Amino acid sequence: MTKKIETEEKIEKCPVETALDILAGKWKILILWYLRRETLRFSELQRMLPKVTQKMLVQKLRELEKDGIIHREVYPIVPPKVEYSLTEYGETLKPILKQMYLWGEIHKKKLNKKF
Amino acid sequence: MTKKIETEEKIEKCPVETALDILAGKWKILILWYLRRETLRFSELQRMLPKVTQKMLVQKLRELEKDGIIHREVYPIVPPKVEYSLTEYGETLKPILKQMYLWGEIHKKKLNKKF
DNA sequence: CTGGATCCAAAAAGATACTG
DNA sequence: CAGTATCTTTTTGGATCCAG
Repeated sequence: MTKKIETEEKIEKCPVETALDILAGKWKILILWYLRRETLRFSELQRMLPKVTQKMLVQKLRELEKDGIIHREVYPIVPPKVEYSLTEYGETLKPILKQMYLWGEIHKKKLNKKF
Repeated sequence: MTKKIETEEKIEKCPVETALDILAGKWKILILWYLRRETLRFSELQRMLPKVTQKMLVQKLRELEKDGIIHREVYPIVPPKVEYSLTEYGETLKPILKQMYLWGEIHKKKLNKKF
């Protein structure tokens, strides 16, 4: 193996960076926001995020699934039905989402003045 | 009072998106984290963010300055000295930073298990 | 309906060298 | 010290076409 963990904790990451590892990427936070309290089908997410291309949406959902943040439930029916929801682990991100919402809510007007 | 919505409603952005407009980009949140309670020189930020290239650091600092989040103070001396600090507006982002820190702190170990 | 695969363009990020 | 300038690489976006 090419694993080099000799000086393991040498590069201790800032916790903020840890969170960013999960949340970085252009659409992830918004996806999680819409999933914060309801299970949604792929097509529903698409409608809620009209500016995200199908390819990107698929890609980001896969990444979130891989990180254990969301759950992907496939119903073996025709036509296909796939539902996405937050996992228990994903739920723990809600306070971050909430703070971003609160900030955006308060500062929306200030932003609008600039554009 | 008049509830103006109607035509503007469809352009109305989700507040989370508003926050993301400011914070998106790979390094902004981390930059703000390190500036959360101290004024830092450019070189100090560079040392704290060794993985960010100089170009990106300059670029993101400029964007944050343009958005009114941070203040850039230039001292006309030799050698040059430039200090960055949060503006009052930037201070309002602290709850978001804090939540990301808290989440990262708690889930760092879970993440480490995967890498 | 929920994608996967491919091709191409544009934007963001990274690496490196240089400067007042 | 605090950046620019230039070039290369990676990521993202968009447009199809295809399949179970």
